[in-house]
Order: sequence, then structure tokens, then C-alpha cells
Amino acid sequence: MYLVNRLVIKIRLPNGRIIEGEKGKRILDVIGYNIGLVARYNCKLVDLSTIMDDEGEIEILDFNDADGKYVFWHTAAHILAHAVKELYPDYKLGIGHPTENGFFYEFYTFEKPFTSEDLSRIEEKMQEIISKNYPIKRIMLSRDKAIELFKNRGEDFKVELLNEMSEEEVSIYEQGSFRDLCRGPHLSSTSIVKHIKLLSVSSTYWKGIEGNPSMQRIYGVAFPEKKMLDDYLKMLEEAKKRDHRFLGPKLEIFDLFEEVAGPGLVYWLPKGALMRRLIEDFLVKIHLKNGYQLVYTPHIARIKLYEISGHIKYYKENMFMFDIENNKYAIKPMNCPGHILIYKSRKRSYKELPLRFFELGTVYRNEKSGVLHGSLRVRGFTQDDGHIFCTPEQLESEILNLIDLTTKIMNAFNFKFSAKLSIRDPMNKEKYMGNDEDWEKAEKALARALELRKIPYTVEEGEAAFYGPKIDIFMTDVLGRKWQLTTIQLDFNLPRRFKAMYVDKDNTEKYTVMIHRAIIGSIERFFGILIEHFGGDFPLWLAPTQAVVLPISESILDYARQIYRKLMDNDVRVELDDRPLTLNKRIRDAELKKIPYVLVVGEREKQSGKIAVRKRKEGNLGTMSIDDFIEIIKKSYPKIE
RNA sequence: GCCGCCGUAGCUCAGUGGUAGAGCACGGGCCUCGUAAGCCCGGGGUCGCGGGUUCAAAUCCCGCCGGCGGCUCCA
Repeated sequence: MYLVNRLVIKIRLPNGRIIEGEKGKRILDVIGYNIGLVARYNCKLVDLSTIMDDEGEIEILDFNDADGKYVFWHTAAHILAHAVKELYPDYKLGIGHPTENGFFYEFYTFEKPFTSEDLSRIEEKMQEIISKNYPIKRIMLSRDKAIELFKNRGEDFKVELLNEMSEEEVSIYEQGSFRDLCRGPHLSSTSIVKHIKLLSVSSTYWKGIEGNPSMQRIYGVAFPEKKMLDDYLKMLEEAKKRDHRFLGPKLEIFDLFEEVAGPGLVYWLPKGALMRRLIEDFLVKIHLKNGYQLVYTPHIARIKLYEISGHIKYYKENMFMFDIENNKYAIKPMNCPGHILIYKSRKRSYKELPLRFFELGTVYRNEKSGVLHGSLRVRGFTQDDGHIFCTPEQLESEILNLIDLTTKIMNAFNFKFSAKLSIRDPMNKEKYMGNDEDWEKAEKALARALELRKIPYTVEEGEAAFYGPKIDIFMTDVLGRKWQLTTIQLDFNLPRRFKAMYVDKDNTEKYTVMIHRAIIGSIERFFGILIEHFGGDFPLWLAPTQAVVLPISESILDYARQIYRKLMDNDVRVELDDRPLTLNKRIRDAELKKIPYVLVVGEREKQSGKIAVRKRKEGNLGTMSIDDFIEIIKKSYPKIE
């Protein structure tokens, strides 16, 4: 059946079925009330109550779709705001959004905090709003009408937002007596948000600007099914067990001793110190193999150095300073100025570029107390810091090499990654230093390297530093919070400040191009991510203890000692557990300590000259010769290439 | 730094005005064991620190130190 003159509107349902739309009708009327949350109409997200009047395709999204989930949480945020306004009519609405794992809404509460009892009340009220099944309507108003509406309702913050908007017409969403300024889209009814849980309250400044009114922000989660909410809450509980702040001290990796030693300073316990050394050795070797030269720079310097670099001007707040014989000194917050001094130790020719310096450089920064977080954000940390000095022509191949080096290093830890490319704000080019041509070349070089190596990335306009564009790589912690590890930053600024030059072919002096780069970022932060990523079950090459020998009884101790000795002699990190405890108890201890292999030896093994091997989490693998076992350990180390 | 919450044994926590408790861990003894907790006994705390209220403070109030969740900032 072909109707040539009819509008063709195809609707794809979440289950993949395709049905036909009908001009003039609401999407909702065609698909029914129990299907989907929101629609993507010719690539644009719209309410299900949208009237179909354009030809094209409509995709109905459910909670499994990222956008569907986002809208679900957006409506949950509105229900939160609705509940708060019903319980506390005087409180003023701020803003509310979905987030990556839930939603929030913030309110001006006349400096009164929400208590946990308040949260329970609000949660109950939200359930009531959900059960009342209010239809959610989108209303278009002129901006002036909207200002009038919110002024009458005492919503000063909404009025402020409206006054800053340029649109002549704005959308308002309505559910029951509640109205909010919102672009939408939203679910079609409050009853679709089934199960909610408010998680925490915190305060923020209005628009995030210090000095603005203090808002109370409530965070929550919501799900269409009870089981999903239960699973999520259970996942939060499980996450606590992987938290590096819990596992770090427990696995004897690090501790902070905050109360006596001060916050944000990491003490490396023996097992952690061993792992750190393994990682440092790996990093040094792989950098040497990739054309870097090792350097060391002192931990303190006269502030003159940081006046030249500009750190005193732009970074003073974060620097620890003190006096020596009437001269002002600072503890180094960054390694770059030192590396530039080394570059400038003599006149450089284009023939010796690129020069690549590498240092495991320990720096100290006076981070505000409120931002410190386990070993992920600290005041003293060691960066795998490198600086590349090259000519503009070499930029592209240097960046490509850096992407490759990053991949090699991340592979050693089984880390997958995607990148963020930060470029200039094209509207505000004058904010940045350096000339247009350099910037374009640099931004292109960064993007091309990512594309050539097929690294997925996002582009962030206006996120570049004033001195150059950059590539950053983030990892998420156990609660989904993002932490920056890798950074590759181009710098047009420091070479000029320090007059870091090279003599080119034509015998003229030119400014060198400088790349700042840290691959794992900092050892402390990297360990936080590493611990949470593996939940303490480190890969074999990193495990501080790779195997423990368990003699079944005292009578077999001699054979156990022989095995232990042989493994030691072959560089296996092995322990002998000859405590007079039951075998089961000692196996349990080894599992809890997350030791990868347990080697049980008894009369049977002594007779055959072998070992019984038990693998962490997998159980008994049966017997094996000692040489075969040594081979397994040896093969676990990452290749350095 | 800001706002809220929190701080009891090495760890996880119970105890809300009347002389500090449990489990795990630790020490001792018995047990000599075949793939995740054998049994018994014991030591251990100026209840974060300082001040105040009270006949009496882990408990109530104030200040400080530290932690947690966010905001802002960052590797």
C-alpha cells in the first residue's frame, strides 16, 4: 500500500518494533501510555506529548537509553522540587539537573539546613506526588510573562535566570500546582518515576560563585523498578569495600595518619612501597626506551625561579613558601621550571631536538582542605613528569609518540581509556597567548594523533589553558567520580618567559615548542584508581606477594623451605606461612590478603617433587612443577618496548 | 576554604547524664591439620584534643584538630 502524498512518520519503539505515526496526533496517543519515557524526533529530544507534524523518524527511548535515563532523572528532580515547595512554600527554587548517576535540586532555604528527618519527609511527599499521577505539561510563554509568573511566586532566582536569557519565548513545565522554568523534555506524568531515594544534602553557592547566596542541594536517585533501586543501593555498599581509602591501609599499601601528620600526605607502607618501586622501575625503563633522558631537580628553589615561570603570579595561593637567610624560597609545586633550566644549561641546536626529559618529580601544593580525598587528591605527590622540547615541525610526530606511549603504559595495567581534547574558545581567541597559526597547528596535531590511533575523544571548546591546547585522560573511581590521570599539554608561554630557544638551520634563534606530559599523572592518584579498579586483586606482576607456600604440617617443613628458597632465588615474591594454624585458616588468610597463588605442599607433593597450586578466586588448579610455576610468574610482567 | 554530617580498642561498630562493651585482629595454651574461619584463656580504650555546665559527662554546650558528602579548584 503506497500513499504518495501522505506524511511518513516512522516510530521505532524500544523493543525495536516500528509503527506508523499520524500527523496532528500526540506521540503518546499513538504508542500508548505505558511505553517509553521520551522521544527522539528527527534527532531532537522531545516530550511524548509532542504533536507529530513533521515527516521523519521518531525513536521512543526507555530507561536503558542514556537520554531516556537522563530525562527520567530530570523529572525526578522536578518532583523533588515540587515536594520541597509543598512542604516549605517559602523556600526558593534554584536549579535542578540530572547527573551521571542521579539528580539534584537546590533551594534557597534562608540558611536553614535540611536534616535527615527533613529528607524522609520530602521523600514521603515525593512518593505522594508520584502516586497522584500528575500529568506533566509543557507550556510556552513569552519571557515577560514568565518573569511575571515567577515574580508572583517569589522565585527570585528563576527571575534572575530569565533576565539573563536572550530567548523571547521560554518553556515552563507544570505538574499539579508546581511550575518550573525548564527546557525539558520531561516524562508525561509524575507516576512514571516509581522508586526514589534521597541520598545526601550539601551546600553550594548560587551559580557556584563564592560570595553568592548559599543554596542547599539535595541529591537523589530514582528508578522505574524497585529491584534497580535495591541493586543500586547494594552497589553503593559494595563500592565501599573497593574504596582505596579502606583498602589502601588494609592491604598495607599506604596510610595517611592525618590527625598526627597532617592531611593530604601519603605514607607508603611496605607492600605499597614495593608496588610503587615496581611501577617506578617500569616507568623509568619504558621512558628510557622511548627516547627520554632521566633528570632530577631539587625540591626547593628561590622564588625568583617561580617569578620567571609565572607561578608566583598565578599559582601563589597553592605554594608553600619559607625563608632562608633573608631569601624567599618555595617548595616546588611543579617540575617544569626545573626542566627548563636543564634545557637552558647550554645553547641548543635544532640538530639535538627533540629533547625529552623525564623525572619522577615530587611536588607539594597547598590544596584547600575540603578538596583532599584519600590518595586521589593530596598535598604532596610524585608525578611521572616529562617535558619535550622540540621544533614546530616535530610537534605532530611527538604527539603521536606520546599517544603510543600512553597506550603502552595503560595496557600494562589493563586500563582502557578515552580522551578529552581541550581547545580554544573560538569566540574569545584573544584570551589565549601565542599566534593563531601555532594554535591551529597544535590543535590539529592533537586531534590527528587521536584519530590516527583511533582513541575515542570528546572536544571541549574553551577548556584549553591560556598557554596551549591539551589532551587529558580521566579514570573513574568506584563511585563514578572522574579523576584526571594523563595530561599532554602544549605550551607557548613558558619557552618565551624563560627564553628557551634553539638555533635553527638558518642560524637564527627560535623559541622551542614545549610539551608538558604526565602519563599516569601522579603515583598517589594512580594507586587510588589502581586499587579501586582491581579491588585489591592486583595483576600478578604487581602483587606485592605473588605466592605463599603452605606446608600442610610441621613434618613437611623442610620441603616447604626448599620450595620457598627456590622461588626466592628465581625472583618470585613469595612468603612461607608455617604458622601452627589449620590449612583452611591459612588459605583463608591468603585469600583475604589477595595473594594470587597459594602453594600447598604435603607428603604427596614431596614424593613427586611438585607443588599444588591454588589460584586466587578460582580455587585449586592441581599440581605443577616448580619450574612451570616460575614461568607463569615471569610471563606476567609487561613488555617494555 | 564554604555548608551539612561524623570522631568510642589496631579495624568494623553498640552504648544518649550514674564506674566503658561485642566481633575481627593481637598474645598464651591445647590441637598437627589436604584447599576460605578448630577450641579455650588473656592483654588492650585519659571515649579526637581543650574548655564549660552538672553532685556526676563518651553522652549536654563552646572552641580547635581530623574525617565523610558536596561546591569551587586540580595530577
